[in-house]
Amino acid sequence: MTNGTGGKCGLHLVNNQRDCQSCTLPRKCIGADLDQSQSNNITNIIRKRGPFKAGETIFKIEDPFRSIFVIQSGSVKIESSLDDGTPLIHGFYFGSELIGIEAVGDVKYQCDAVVLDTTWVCELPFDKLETLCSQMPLLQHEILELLGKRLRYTNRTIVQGRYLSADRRFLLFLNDLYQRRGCITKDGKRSVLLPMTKGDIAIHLGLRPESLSRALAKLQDEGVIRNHAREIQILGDKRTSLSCLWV
Amino acid sequence: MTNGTGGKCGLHLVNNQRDCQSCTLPRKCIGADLDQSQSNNITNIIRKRGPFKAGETIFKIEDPFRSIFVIQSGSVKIESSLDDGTPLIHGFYFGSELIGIEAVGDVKYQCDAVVLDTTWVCELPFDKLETLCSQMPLLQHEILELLGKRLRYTNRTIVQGRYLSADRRFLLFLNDLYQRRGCITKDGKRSVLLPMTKGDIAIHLGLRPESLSRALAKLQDEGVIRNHAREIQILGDKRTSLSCLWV
DNA sequence: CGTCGGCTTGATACGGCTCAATAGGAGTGG
DNA sequence: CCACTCCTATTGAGCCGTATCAAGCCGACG
Repeated sequence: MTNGTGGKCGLHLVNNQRDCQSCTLPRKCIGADLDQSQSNNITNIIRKRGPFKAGETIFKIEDPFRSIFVIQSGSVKIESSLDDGTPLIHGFYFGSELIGIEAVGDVKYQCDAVVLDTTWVCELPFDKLETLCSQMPLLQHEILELLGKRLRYTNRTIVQGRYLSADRRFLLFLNDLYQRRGCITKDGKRSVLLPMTKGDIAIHLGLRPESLSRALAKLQDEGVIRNHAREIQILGDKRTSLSCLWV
Repeated sequence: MTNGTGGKCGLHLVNNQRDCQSCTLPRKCIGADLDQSQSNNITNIIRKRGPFKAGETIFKIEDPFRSIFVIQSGSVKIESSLDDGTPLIHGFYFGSELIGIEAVGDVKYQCDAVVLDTTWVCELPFDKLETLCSQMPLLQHEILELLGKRLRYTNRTIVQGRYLSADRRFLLFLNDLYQRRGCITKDGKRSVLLPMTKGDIAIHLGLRPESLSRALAKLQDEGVIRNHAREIQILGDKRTSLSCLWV
């Protein structure tokens, strides 16, 4: 709740071509199923905020929970820490994705939302959203669906990762990332640009940076990926490298 | 959806004395804040099912998602498996707790709900519950709260556990279990009766049964717990053994 | 009685952690 | 422009904890 200029914005900004079926997180924005007048009701309660710059927070631990946010552009990491100070990174979120819903039903946020790139968000005051939900069953259904999906997403990624070795754990992460923000380079290589540091990835995967670095080196040796500074290319055919993880 | 005889039941069956504040899972049943007529609306859509016996399933992977369930008595483990067959146990749930909400917003369940004890549940058809939510903002709020809480609970337990050694990971689990179904023995010892096997606990904690067994032996040697067959006693004072984990 | 599943114990191997050193890049200031 | 610092990333050597493989114990149950 630090930054932000006033203003209104539509919620359907990020309208990419990828199909939503295969995505592990909702790409579709809130309210896509609603008609025009209902959609206007939502537009009336939201407020665009930004730009947040790298390192700034959209919300912080102990801030009172009042809103959820749809990221319009940029990228955000959700982090907290254990009692002993061990940092935890719960996830990374990008354009069209939702942050803050982990706090639904609580009085305060339990995580920091730290911006990685210059980021714009739309703020949705949750009490007003709840009121709208009462009036619009479709919207209510959508919010319940979003919460359920997030529940499954965190469950799957975290639980599953626990049983994998460092390199396969990274591949699982990379696959998810590729589906959410992967692109094809001019020469036809599947590629992911990393907005976060490798150290952040390591923390998120429950590894030491050294271990992740070694895993990356190993995967590159095996010809599965190409490990540039902030870009990972996915080599090898799907069958051998990633499809085993495409649940 | 295997078993079950018809019938109606109230939702407020399990009414224990413990305060709900400190609990990591909702002990309060659905509808506690509602007045009598509203409460009746819920009573009209629920159906008591049981008894399920050990090994039976309340719902199975790929079953169409239609209902969530409040456990009235007994205990249930929620499990699935990875592609390679590695078993996963997402959690254990007991009287007054809710299962099936991980599937909200999906067309089918992704887990099996396997009964450990003889178990009775109340089935809540979710479409009807959603309709009621549209009419009763308090109920809608409660459901959203439950989903949010479950999201935080799974996040906390799993993420946190990842950074702990086998013995501390077990202590975290034991602490949670004690808060949810612990009791004090006649001679004043804090105690937890385990409805699940140690093997199940190991899987849930992401350990091998051998490793868990060694961790238990170690904790008993240190005087932190007493490890009986199906009963764990918590020795030592809170400060040294568990309070460090009481987040 | 014998069998089987749950649980425990032992010996060994391996993967990731720890500590330590080095290299590269971005940003800063002279 | 270079010198300097800070941060990120990598690599090496050794250690520790958990997995693995194997065997034995115990209680439940036919």
